[in-house]
Amino acid sequence: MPPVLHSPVLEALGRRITGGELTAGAVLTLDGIGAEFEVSRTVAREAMRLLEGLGLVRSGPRVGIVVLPHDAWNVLDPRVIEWRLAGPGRASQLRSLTELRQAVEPLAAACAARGASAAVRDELVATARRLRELGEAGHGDGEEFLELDIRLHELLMRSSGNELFSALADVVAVVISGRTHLGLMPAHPEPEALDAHEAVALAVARGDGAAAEEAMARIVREVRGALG
Amino acid sequence: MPPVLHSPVLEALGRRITGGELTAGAVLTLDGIGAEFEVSRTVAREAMRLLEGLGLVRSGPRVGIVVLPHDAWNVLDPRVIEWRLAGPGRASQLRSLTELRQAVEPLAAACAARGASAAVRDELVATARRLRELGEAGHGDGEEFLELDIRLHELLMRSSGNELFSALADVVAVVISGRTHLGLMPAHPEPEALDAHEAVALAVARGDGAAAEEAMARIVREVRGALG
DNA sequence: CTCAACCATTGGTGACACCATTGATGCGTG
DNA sequence: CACGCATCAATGGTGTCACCAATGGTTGAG
Repeated sequence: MPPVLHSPVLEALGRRITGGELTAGAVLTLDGIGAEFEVSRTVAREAMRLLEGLGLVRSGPRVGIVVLPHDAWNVLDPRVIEWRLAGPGRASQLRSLTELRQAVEPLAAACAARGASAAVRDELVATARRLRELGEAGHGDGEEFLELDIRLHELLMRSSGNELFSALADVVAVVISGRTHLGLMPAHPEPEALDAHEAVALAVARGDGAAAEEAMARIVREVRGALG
Repeated sequence: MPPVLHSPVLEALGRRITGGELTAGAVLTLDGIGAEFEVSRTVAREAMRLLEGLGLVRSGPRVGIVVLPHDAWNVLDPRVIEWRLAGPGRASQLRSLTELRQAVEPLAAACAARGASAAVRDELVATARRLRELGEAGHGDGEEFLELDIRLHELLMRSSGNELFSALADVVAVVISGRTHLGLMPAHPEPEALDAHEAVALAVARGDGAAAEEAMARIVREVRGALG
């Protein structure tokens, strides 16, 4: 457990910028940050460096710390994604992320069908089965359903054999989690969705990449449709 | 112009870790870094924070700065990608990245067919045409071909209307660039590839998303095949 | 073998020197 | 009086140092 002590400053400023409270062109100063958060210039500087690394700000002598326009941001960084999902504009963010899922997850599933270990294949089928049980029992909006849903997608991404897909597993988890916590999940999921989840698990289990890809495409298409 | 780089330390350590010279579990100390690069503890700490933000290391009191295993890295960060492409293992990195392209670019092309501006549509077809000319003239491995190829893919990604795809445009540019600079491009590109590039440009120009997606899929599949 | 004291190493602070940039001041000229 | 140019001081990031607090591995004692 990281003592997560270093910088609540980073969190606060990050959310403030990604949330639009601080718009592009706004300037900060180290002293101002230090004064507001009651920290020394050193930690203000460190937080600023982190923000700079995320592409949120840029600093120069005499000019201060300038907030950058959103197209300079590292929008693929998990922290930025989380901040943006927490602030206003989370709807558009969710749409963008789902579009990314639409692109990546089917291929990841196909890869997983080739590369997954026996243990993973078993867990996938078991997870999909339990998911169906919970869904048909009307717990599609529950905590356990959520966890298993995340687990299934995470297993698929991480078994794809592609580290870039693995890295996107966190993103997918955040998206799924955000979707239910925002109350967008029905207690009784579409039977189609449950079928598709089971289909992808079974397809991966028997090594059928094409079927896995197709089933996963159905899942994400359904999700995308639910967002409007 | 970024005020030079106050931290060549970041570059050096980043490459050393991503290149495998410093393996997971290795420990560094601030004083050690400061001594090697002749900088103060403060800037060593800043560089360390950046590295921590990239998921390359983790630091704690008394334990030092510990290098993390590669599955904790922020592999989607442009800096990490660049470092890994420069070091050993660039072949596997290229494969992973191409797989990501395979997932993203077709969908991005489909989106671009819906959202691109008139100016972009024009530039796309012009670029594809010039690409064909150069390719048929045997300059498929030349600098101008490379630039136009990057330009075409970048235009498509950035016109997709999805900021996440836009952010991946840099990655695609790096991959394409790396491929030719590693001498993997033939002077006479496959006619199929030229056809596909022109097809995707024309499809986007006339707003045919499905055709654009299919043509782009052909392009990336061909690239993937060329990598073995 | 267990536990407590030790101490190395990071985390954090404040003060200081340095330097580039910028905006204002001031001088000269028409 | 107005305009332009050069000089200068204020500002704010960059880097260094010395210092103290917290912490957790190490080691030595019981």
